[in-house]
Amino acid sequence: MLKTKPIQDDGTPARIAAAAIEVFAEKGYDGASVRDIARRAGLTEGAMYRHFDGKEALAREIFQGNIERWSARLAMAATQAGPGFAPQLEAMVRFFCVAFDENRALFAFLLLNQHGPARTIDPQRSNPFSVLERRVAAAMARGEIAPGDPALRTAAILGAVYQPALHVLYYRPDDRLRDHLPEIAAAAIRAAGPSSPSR
Amino acid sequence: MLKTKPIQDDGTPARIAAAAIEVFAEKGYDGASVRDIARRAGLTEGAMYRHFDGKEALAREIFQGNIERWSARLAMAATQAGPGFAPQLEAMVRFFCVAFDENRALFAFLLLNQHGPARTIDPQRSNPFSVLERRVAAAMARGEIAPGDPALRTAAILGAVYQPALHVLYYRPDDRLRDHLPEIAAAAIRAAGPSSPSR
Amino acid sequence: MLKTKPIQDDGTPARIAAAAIEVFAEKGYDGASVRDIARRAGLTEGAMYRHFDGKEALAREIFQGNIERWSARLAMAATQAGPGFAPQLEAMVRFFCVAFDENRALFAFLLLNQHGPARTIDPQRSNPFSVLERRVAAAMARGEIAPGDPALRTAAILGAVYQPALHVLYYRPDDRLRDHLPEIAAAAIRAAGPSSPSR
Amino acid sequence: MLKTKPIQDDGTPARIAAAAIEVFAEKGYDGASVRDIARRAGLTEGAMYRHFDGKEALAREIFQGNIERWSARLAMAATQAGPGFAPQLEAMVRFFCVAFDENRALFAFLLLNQHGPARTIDPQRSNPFSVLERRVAAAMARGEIAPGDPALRTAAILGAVYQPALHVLYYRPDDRLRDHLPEIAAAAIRAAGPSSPSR
DNA sequence: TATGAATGAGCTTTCATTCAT
DNA sequence: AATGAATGAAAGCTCATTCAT
Repeated sequence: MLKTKPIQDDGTPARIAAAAIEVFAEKGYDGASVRDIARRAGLTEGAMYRHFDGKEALAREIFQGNIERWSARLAMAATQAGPGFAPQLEAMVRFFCVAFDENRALFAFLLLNQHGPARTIDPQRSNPFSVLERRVAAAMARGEIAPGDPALRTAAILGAVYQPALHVLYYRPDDRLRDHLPEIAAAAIRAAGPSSPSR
Repeated sequence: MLKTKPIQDDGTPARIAAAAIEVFAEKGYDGASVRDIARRAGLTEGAMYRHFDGKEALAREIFQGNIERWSARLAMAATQAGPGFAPQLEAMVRFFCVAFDENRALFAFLLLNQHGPARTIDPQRSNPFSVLERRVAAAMARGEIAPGDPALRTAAILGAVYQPALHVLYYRPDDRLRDHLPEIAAAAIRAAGPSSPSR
Repeated sequence: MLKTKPIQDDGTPARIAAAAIEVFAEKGYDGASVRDIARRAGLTEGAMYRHFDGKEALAREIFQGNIERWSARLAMAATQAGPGFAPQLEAMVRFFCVAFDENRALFAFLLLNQHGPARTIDPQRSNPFSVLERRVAAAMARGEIAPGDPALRTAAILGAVYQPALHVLYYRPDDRLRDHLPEIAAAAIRAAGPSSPSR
Repeated sequence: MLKTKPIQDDGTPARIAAAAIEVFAEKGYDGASVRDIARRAGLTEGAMYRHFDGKEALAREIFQGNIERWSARLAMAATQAGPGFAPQLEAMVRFFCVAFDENRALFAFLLLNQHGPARTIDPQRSNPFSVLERRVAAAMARGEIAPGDPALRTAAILGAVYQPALHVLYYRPDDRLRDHLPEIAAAAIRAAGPSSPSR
């Protein structure tokens, strides 16, 4: 087994990133202050600037890196699920649930935040929407799902996942999202519009 | 001599509310400054405080009033659609599209904002989620839609509407949401899980 | 009996003055806002400016008029008490008690306030200090009281009255100051330093 | 190499405190702005908030600490003066004069201010009034001074000190209060009402 | 006279950022 | 690397005052 240089999870930068994700998730980009983040990371405001170029750069960096990582994992989950769209989508929903349970603050920061880095990031680069959209478009072309607007269909499917996640985040804070996978996956797959209704 | 007091909505408070909705929608609660709102409303910061008790109260007031109004309209749309769940849901989605096209800033402020008044408002009071949830639960009880967790199902359905709306808001700013009603309504109804697939 | 034009106590200016005295007494000149005063007077801020030229002028006017009125009454009380200093002082203390019980807010505003009009008013004009000082100096010259610095002696005497008044104002709000006249008058007279100790 | 940490009182907090005392004394609590204080302390408004929690907390802190220090010194002065009330009081008046000459702004802030922290401070805790009152009550009980209301007697005595101090503060700014000690002490002692008049 | 909206300056406080140590 | 003091701008809000009605 290959032993790659481990992505260290315990250095100061990682602590800052973890703290920032939590605070950004809780209060939003604008509601989070550098002081909040520094406190949660256990250092002073001034020390932050040794590690990052400022609040905006910090948020962008964290967003960028993680959205790419998640996009890659999402794509891999779909690929490993085989050729059919339904199992691919099911695998992707499973990934979202696992990712949520791993780090719900990161989930909220990456996927549920309206204002903040999500709005200034290059939408061309790989992100969960584009990962799913490609497969939706392909499935539509193959006639596996009902024809329509691929981007809107993608949005509907993601909404059927994100909104339940948001519900769990705020109203069932002790639940794992994974426990609701069947409900969520079923809704997402139905929203996709499979031509032969799940047999 | 009769001095008619015109029932017009362009008094200062209404202008402030309209400006606030726009700025809150664009920048989020924390990103919006009172100065921003005042400028857009065409008056000075100080003048704002004659009409509202402060930024938080302003946001809450606008949120509360409009969410109730929209909830009432949403409920009425469902009621007028008749007894079956599918037509009810279709009418509700139609309402969301109309409401979006009427005032997309308000739509964003009320339904797409994470941080801000939405999080401090009494969740017991009438809101779009509860309006839909009641009907979802009833339809489940009647066997009209697949059994499951009513709240999560409701969230999934709303997500299948909100997320496409968000997509249109940011990526197709010139589209009316109403033009995508068929796509969105179909996805929402499918997400609900009708027992006899809409033939 | 002569019927002079009565000093109306119920017009709007009088209501404003009464309100201003109360608020100035409670919060001090700087702590009192025009809005506070207007509210207590039962009108709006704008209306105030029909009757007075502004906050500072209002305070000065009220201060000036009342300090003169009180000084005159104080002087008259002393004069009517006869030639000896002790009975004069006793009468003056009695006046202070009566005046306090009549309107303790006015007492506080005129005599106990540090910052506000007291500091910008012409100290040459008649005021309780000068009224008393004149009699203290005369009594010293006549050998009725111990020799010393007339101004400081006057200050000491007034302090022996004002400080108990302050104590009653804050810590015994239900007492009349008049009920403590014997205690206060005795202390004031002793502070004056009568050559033949109160027989 | 020994780096002595000098016990000096000219660090930033002390400079802020000194500036605040001066400004509070001159303008009163409400008339003093944080900007005034910051300017006099030689820094910007924002920097103040690293050292204190806000205007009110700053005033309270300064008030609390100094009133306790002065109360302790006052009590010690009385104690060291021996058993009789008259010498005790004389020592206390001497303390007031010395304290005034040391820092007349502090004297004004602590003892002559009506509005500000003095009114929100716990009156149970040690303060000059209570320090003196205890000794007045004891002297009354021993028959050393005329019977009466201890609190009002205390107020009268303090008034016979504070009011002359106020006079010097405003009208004889170049005098030391100590130079008037004989006059003030004599008046205070007489105000106390010694049974055997100081012969 | 009185109202209530409006202004512009000022208030207390927090922010992101810098810098000497 | 980290601290903590400092800055300057901006935040939310209140102030005394003016003015059209």
